[in-house]
Amino acid sequence: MSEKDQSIYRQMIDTLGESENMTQKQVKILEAAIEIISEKGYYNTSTSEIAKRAGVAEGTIFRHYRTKKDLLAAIITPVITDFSAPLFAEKFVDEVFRKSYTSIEDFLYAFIKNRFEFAKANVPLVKILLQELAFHPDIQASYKKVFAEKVYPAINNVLDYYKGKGEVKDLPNQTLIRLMAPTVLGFLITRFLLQPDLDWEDDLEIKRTIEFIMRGIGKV
Amino acid sequence: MSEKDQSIYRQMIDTLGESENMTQKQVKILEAAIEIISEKGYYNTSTSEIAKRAGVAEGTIFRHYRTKKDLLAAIITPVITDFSAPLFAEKFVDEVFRKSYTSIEDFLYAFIKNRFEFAKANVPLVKILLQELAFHPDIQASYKKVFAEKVYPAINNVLDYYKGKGEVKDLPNQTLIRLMAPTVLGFLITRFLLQPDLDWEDDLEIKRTIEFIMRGIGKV
Amino acid sequence: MSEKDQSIYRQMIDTLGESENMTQKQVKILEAAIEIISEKGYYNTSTSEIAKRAGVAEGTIFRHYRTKKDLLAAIITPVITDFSAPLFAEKFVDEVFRKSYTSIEDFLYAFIKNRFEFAKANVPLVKILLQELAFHPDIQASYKKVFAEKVYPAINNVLDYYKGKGEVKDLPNQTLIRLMAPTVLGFLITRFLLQPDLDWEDDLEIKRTIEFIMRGIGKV
Amino acid sequence: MSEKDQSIYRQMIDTLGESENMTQKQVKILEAAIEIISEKGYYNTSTSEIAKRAGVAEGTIFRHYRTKKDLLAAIITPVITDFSAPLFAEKFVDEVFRKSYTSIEDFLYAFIKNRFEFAKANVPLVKILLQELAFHPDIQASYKKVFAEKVYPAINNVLDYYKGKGEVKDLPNQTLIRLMAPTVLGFLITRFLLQPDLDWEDDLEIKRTIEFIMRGIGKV
DNA sequence: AATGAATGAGAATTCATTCAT
DNA sequence: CATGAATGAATTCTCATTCAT
Repeated sequence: MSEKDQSIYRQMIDTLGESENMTQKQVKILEAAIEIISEKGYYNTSTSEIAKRAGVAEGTIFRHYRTKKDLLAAIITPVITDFSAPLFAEKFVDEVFRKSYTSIEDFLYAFIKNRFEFAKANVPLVKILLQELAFHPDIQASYKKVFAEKVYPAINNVLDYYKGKGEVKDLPNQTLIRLMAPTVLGFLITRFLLQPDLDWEDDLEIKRTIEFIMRGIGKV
Repeated sequence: MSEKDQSIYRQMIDTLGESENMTQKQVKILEAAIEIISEKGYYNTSTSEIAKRAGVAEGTIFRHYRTKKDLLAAIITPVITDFSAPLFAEKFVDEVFRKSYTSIEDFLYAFIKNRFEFAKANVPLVKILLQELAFHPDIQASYKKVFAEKVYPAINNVLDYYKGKGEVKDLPNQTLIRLMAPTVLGFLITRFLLQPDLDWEDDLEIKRTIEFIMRGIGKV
Repeated sequence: MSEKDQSIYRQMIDTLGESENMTQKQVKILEAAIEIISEKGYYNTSTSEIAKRAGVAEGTIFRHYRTKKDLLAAIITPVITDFSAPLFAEKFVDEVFRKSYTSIEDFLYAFIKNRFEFAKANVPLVKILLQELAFHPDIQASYKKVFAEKVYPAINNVLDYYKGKGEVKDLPNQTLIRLMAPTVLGFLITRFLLQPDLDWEDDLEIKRTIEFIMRGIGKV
Repeated sequence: MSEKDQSIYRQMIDTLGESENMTQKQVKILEAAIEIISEKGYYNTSTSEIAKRAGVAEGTIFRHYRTKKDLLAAIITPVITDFSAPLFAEKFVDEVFRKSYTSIEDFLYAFIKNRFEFAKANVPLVKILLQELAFHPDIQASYKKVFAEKVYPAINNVLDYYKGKGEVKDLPNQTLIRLMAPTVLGFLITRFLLQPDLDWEDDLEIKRTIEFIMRGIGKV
């Protein structure tokens, strides 16, 4: 199984492919778009270039995506809704309350490990998400919605739970999040986008990241 | 003195104005460009719009900046070279060795405070820097150069110095930096770009940020 | 019997349906095309929209009509040939000479009444005819042919007949036609296209129209 | 003075040229657009063809008219507002009440003569107006506005005035207008658009048209 | 130095038509 | 017969850049 096949962008295409009866050409278009846009950014990528790389007529793109922006949305939205939020909200949070994670450290480890694998398998998609979010208010809005309705409440619950257990310092959740999130994100961005070619000892760095966070927010 | 006048973008304009004999029109162009590009991004900003906002003919822009990209470079480069690096490299690092900062905590406080004021006074410039860096390889290159030649060595020196004093855990500098930098950056980005309208108690948050870092990297 | 069923466009479809073995789909296509084109005009109507409204695949349209313009011709030609000219040439003119109409006023009444009912039952078709004739030279040509070969000679005969009876002023037929035709057409267009929602007393207005014409062209 | 120079489309260009500082190229664009659109219709005319005929780069069109439809509006609107309505409302109506026209027949003659000259000098513009009005709701709206606010009230006044003098039959103005207007329009359309190449005795036909109308609406 | 009209290379988009299934 | 995905030529429109004044 190649790395490509593990990727959630593979899954994404497969999923959509099943559920919405995607054509082969449509899949090619998505693949090509993701590749080029992640390399050069949305505004430096022309639909004609995408068509060429996908081996498709330019008109075919617009049969499947009404506008170029729709194509971008089709790429980014699943990253936000289908993978980002659910994983957080459902899988992990439920587990917390089923006592699967005996400590917040356990939880953090599972979470970061999971996000790490996700990022690893989806570098281009993550890159697109990070780069384009700033310029497309409509996509921003859908992100904010998902964050406000799903992610944020879930994190809140988890933090409150572990605060109740005396494992987390009594800082506002707001503050806790703004301390933890950049640490995790910063690690992933450095690891996969800024310095992907460095010789990373991934497990060690994950451990260090967790230790850094735990010292910062843990009690005692 | 208005906030605008404190801003480094004011300083930048003044500086350039003196040194390179900027005309009023040229200043207007820079101001307009910074405003609009920081709002909508480089690719969503047309030179005609900049000209209109600057109260200048479109041709005038190209009299001063050969291309639109040159104009962007003229905006970003000073942020990188004149302000970002020097402040770090010279002011702070020198001070460290003049024993001005008795502990790394002192140093961190001075540094974060300084960066905080810089960001506060230059929101649009910081925004442009963060947003556009990804899409312009030439600007990226100049950033990398500055970072590799000035910033990184300086930080290394500082970290080694405080390691020598036993104040910092014995982690690779690489790791230390990738833990600290996102924490500081994350704070500034949250504070000024993502949630600028929240009711921030800035001093408290700075203190918390330092404490978070210190616990994470400090020896016991 | 609904108004739709009385319409000549119903008849047209029925006729064609019988004679040329139209499939249900073909009928649906014609109906949809007439509806949309009469609303928005030929150039603002896409074949995909027609297909959608007709509940048919886009390709199906082209199985029945080689080109989009053929479809238009299929709509307009019958209006010209099967209904417009024949009604005039045969029904009325024959009647004239069978002394069915004792005066030109009688004739005019029968004619206008008939055209009125035709227009009433075929608003969309009349609209398409009037709107598109200007832009399609081929359709224009077929109209001119029918007019020159059938309509014009017939009208000439009728006018000459009543001139002979001393009921019509001795003006050139050319002039008589260019005075009468716009009056009738103007009435129908106002009645059905420009101000269809006014409260019309149709019989009264028809009477007035005839009186207007009769005073204008009648002797004494 | 060539016919072109007498035309109101010449005047139009001159007027706009003075008042709005039109470039030579802009004039060329208008001229070319009027020519081609009146020949082939708006939807059969591409901006590239207009540009070519005008001897101008395609982009230049869009410097002066934001969209192709704006260009059409720039052609049609003056025909409606600057020439159509004012001539009616001001010149003629005022004259009526200054007793300049001793009878409605005089008035009609002056009016038709004037419209005749206007049509003669502006065949392409009139053609465009008549052909395109049906397909552009926005332009329709501006026409309706002008008609409802200026033309219709003016006609009403005139008709009431001559009714008061016992010169016009006591029919509703609505009806009078829908009888007279098509007669005049029908004449002009036949004369200039449908059969311009016939050997017209214009003065005679105008006289006949007036007589036709006068018998139809006149008392006794 | 400044202007702003003009350019023209490209970009996104539309849509009638074809064709393999 | 019917489908509908695919095509690609044509079209409108954008915009950085040039240049005569």
